Amino acid sequence: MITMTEIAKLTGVSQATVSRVLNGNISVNTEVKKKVLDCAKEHNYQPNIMAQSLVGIQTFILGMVVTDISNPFFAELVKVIESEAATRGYTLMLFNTNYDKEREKKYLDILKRYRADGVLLVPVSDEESYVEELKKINIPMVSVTLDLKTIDSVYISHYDAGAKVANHLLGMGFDSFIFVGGGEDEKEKGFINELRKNGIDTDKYHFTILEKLGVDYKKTLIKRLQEEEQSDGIGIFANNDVEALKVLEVLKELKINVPQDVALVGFDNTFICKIASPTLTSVAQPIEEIGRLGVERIVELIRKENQDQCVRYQLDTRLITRASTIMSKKRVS
Amino acid sequence: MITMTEIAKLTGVSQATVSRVLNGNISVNTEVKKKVLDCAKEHNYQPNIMAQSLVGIQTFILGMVVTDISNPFFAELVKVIESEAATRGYTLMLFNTNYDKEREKKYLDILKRYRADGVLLVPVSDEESYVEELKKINIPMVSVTLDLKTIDSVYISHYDAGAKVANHLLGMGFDSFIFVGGGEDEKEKGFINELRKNGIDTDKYHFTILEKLGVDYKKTLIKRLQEEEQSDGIGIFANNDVEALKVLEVLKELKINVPQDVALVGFDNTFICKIASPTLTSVAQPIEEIGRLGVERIVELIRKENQDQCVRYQLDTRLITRASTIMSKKRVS
DNA sequence: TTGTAGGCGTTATCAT
DNA sequence: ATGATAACGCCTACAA
Repeated sequence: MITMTEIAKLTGVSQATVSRVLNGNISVNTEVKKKVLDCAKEHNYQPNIMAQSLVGIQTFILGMVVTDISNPFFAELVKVIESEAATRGYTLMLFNTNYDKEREKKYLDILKRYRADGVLLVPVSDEESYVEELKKINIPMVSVTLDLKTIDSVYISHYDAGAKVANHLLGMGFDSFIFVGGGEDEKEKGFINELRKNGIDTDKYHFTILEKLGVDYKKTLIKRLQEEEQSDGIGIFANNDVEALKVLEVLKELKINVPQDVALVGFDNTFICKIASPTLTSVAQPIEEIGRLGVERIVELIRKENQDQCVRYQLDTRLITRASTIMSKKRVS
Repeated sequence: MITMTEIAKLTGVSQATVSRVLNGNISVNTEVKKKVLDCAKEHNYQPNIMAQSLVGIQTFILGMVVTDISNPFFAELVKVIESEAATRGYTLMLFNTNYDKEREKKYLDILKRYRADGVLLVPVSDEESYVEELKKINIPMVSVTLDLKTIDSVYISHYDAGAKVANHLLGMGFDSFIFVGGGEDEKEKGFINELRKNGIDTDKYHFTILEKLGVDYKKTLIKRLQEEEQSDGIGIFANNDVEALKVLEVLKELKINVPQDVALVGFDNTFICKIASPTLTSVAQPIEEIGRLGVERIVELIRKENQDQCVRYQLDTRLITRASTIMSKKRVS
């Protein structure tokens, strides 16, 4: 890998002049310019970004920290963000936290070591105390998909989305409900609250959270389904499409009719919703916009523009109804 | 971001001593050690990898260049590789080429600028002339999923896999075939050749490649299907699961029965195969092994171990048969 | 227009 | 055991 100093020697000028030519800044003799550029091209000179960054220039590294890249929603989001970042001259360092807070923090440290210009984060948690810890890391950061309140965020209201789902299921005549997901989730809160508002006794109706625990997951789900057999129909809301499809698999095994006996709603509206059978009702997030705004904002922060206040973009979701919740006329009437 | 020099000032020792303490190499006075470590911890010292790399140390950056991160197969592969890389202290720079050769080359240049220690590449093409260009880039590189012949590779034989698919479809009684995919593909070659070996006149039977062209794609497929209406059943082989599902969608629109009239085979055996209806027959790649061996090999190359010869791991594929090709008994008999 | 020199944060080699 | 000091590749005054 050729350096400026080497080009300088080869062309018989000073390293500073080479720098000037290659950065096209100040006026330089046309001949010298040509000579240097030719030499650089000939040896395929590539500036050492590590060295550049040492002298105070940016690193042009953007951290991209996601919870699970194998979830099609995040894969698509990363694709959008990579593209937006590349357009602006930034490069992505990708980290997969696997929903592990410790890994998330470790990765953030690594990004500091690389002096990353900024980080786009899909946080493992939005707990206040956790967010405080994140802020201490002190690196330009914008949260994508989740609202971190005190950190710049581009997100959708999971709470409202949960309420939308509740309303839809209620409208379709279901009177018993299950939420599938793990840990804290605003979706769940919005879902429950909306059910309550509509006179559903969420205690009596055994509102339940299933943890992602492999075998137990399935057992618990089956047990819950049996408990509700006497109801008018169960509405299941899963925290994302991938989870929803796992549930669907179990329902199929049990030969339960969807949506006649049990309705199912996913989240993210990934392409798998259209593939599933029955097709899956889901909540769509404006993925391109999240990606674009996320990158735009992190670049702003890096440039120290409008950084005095925490900017949070709340975007809209859309409930996409499909066969997994659309009851046959017979049943509804 | 505190530096060694600053810690040195705060603790009243030389920067060199701070370096020694923090790297835990040579013997240092216990008191001094404690003082320095405390100070470092207090200010959350993070070594500047950019500076380290300048002095000849590695960058610990691994390029991860993929064609399409939104394809669940690659998303899963990236997940495996990220995990393997992290275990070994490496960090991934992710690039999405979108099957664009120019972008691939541009990204490889960027990786050189960051002085990445090595690159894991899912190449856009395996043409000989293209591979020659890649070699000129002169950066430790291992190709994953594709055999680049003269570059270290961890791959499966797409040719053999194609043959497997042909045999399966022949065995199920299909006598007319379509391959769905774009550009050069060993899968296609293996598929055709095996058909020929079994007496199928691949010219007469209108063996066809459909390009990924959006609207035209669908039209062409429909036209091709109509041409084959008089056959005993058409076997369609798509170059990956995502493409296969697009085909399935078209087939459903046309109310064509799968697999009674048309059989469908995908590639990669991603989780969507089990979700599709009918479930999709596909070729499974040993994804964990590809990821693990890929990372192992690139690390070897970085350490200049066994780098005298080009190492190529060919791994096995398995044809996973599912409902999309398993004809009803009635028809087979 | 061009060259010299200092510094960015490390590591590593000398002395001391 | 510890402190200078010279790199590493680059940018940027400052001088000429």
